Amino acid sequence: MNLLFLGMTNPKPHYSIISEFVKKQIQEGIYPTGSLIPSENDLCMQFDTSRMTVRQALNELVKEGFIERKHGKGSFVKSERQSLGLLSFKGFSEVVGSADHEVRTLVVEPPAILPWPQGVFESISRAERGEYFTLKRLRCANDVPVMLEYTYLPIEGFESLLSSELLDGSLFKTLSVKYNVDMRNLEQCLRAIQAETIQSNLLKCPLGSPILAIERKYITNQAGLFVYSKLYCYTDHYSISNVLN
Amino acid sequence: MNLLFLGMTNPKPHYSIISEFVKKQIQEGIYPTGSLIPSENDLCMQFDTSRMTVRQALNELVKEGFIERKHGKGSFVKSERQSLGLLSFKGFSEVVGSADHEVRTLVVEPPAILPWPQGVFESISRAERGEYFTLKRLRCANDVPVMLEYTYLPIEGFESLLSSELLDGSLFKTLSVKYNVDMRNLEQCLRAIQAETIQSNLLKCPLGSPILAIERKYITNQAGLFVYSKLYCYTDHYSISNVLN
DNA sequence: AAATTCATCTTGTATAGACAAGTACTTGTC
DNA sequence: GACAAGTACTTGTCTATACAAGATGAATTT
Repeated sequence: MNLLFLGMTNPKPHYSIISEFVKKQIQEGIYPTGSLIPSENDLCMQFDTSRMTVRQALNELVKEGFIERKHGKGSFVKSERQSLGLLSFKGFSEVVGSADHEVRTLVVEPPAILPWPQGVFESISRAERGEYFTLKRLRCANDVPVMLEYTYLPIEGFESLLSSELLDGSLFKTLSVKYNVDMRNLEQCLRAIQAETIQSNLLKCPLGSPILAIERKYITNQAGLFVYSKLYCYTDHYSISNVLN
Repeated sequence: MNLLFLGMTNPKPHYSIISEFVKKQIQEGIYPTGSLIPSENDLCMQFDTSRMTVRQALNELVKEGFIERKHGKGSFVKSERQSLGLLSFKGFSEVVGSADHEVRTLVVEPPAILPWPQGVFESISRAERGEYFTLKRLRCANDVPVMLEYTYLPIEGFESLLSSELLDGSLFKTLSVKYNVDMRNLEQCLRAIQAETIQSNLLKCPLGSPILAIERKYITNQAGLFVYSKLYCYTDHYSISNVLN
């Protein structure tokens, strides 16, 4: 039997250890975007295991969107890890293939710990309470405000988030790298509503104009831990696009 | 070497043959929802192949959402095959766990072959032309109109669709079972707009009220074949919910 | 110089076994 | 009857190997 896994306090299967090992290296930038990761045989030798086990590990990473495999060439780090339910903006005047607009994120209020916002998530969840790490941000395309985003994460276990900056300004990346919390899937509710004062002010749209309201509940890989988002989008200048698999 | 696959005109790998065989049986109702499909060893014997090959076949079906596996028990047909980007309705007055509302689909106009609707899919595609199998349907929850749905499928190769009914009234199910066309993923664009006359009439909402407009482009397993949908949703009484993975 | 062949790398498919672990039922004991 | 042990089934993990097939570059031939 092989000795590499013996010393670990880990009851996890080998393929899982290998896939997490490689995943961590990708997240740390040791294998940058587009680069080649070690071949199956390399990993077999490195972990003293069989090829089927390594293949199972790599197939996990394919499922999670970290790598893609090319027959005869190797396994490559995916160019852009598609985050779950990622929304992007699409301008109406754009020609297909034109240069991307610049997306900028403004922090409306500094991150804070606040009680659960009663009444905001009427469609998705009614049973939450306690204190939440709260982000209020405004996303702009070419300096035009498009999306107002409120994000809520239960503070329990994440108290240290307030004391340091988010990695690349992304809460989800920080959760994944620092806390091993990954988003598994999400439930969302869509509505078209009329902009109220607060949305109309921040999105710079007329009061009462139709805006898109999205409530999201992210289910994580940690049982009982959910992240909530409420999004308001003004879609007259940029529509909201995404891809489902 | 085994003889079961030899006579076939099929250059496909064994696991793919097995998974399609089982998939077909599920679609035909031979293994109904929730039932147990044959064990890995059964399938090994039936196809005279090794267990790893059968496992690969079954894992494909897991990925596609047809079955789920339970350690120590067996593989079961999934209760409800989650179709890609499926939208459901959520009433505001409902208590969690209450009985579902009844969803009914009305055909606004009988299926017809029409030219590509210029200007409808401004956000997603501008380059289509030719004739399309066109469906215009209205989805109601508890007899309240919620979603107006236009669906477009290039008629080439699907001429026979007009001459027979859709399976369970579903275009996608018909495409999957009769034509082996499956939806791989989809791109969609969301906007909040004001209801115009036609939408306000059909959705029974005031002219100018905010409605949700969704443009969808479904990418299929057949290269170059796309299905398009345009959806208008009146979300004052029922919001639109879905799940992303 | 151009084309072909060859060697060698990669991932993809497949075999034939082994043991672990979860589940369900039977059997035996108290 | 209640409980424990055994057993027979399931899927999960893993080994060691083999050949197929795509990609790539070097060596050979034309």
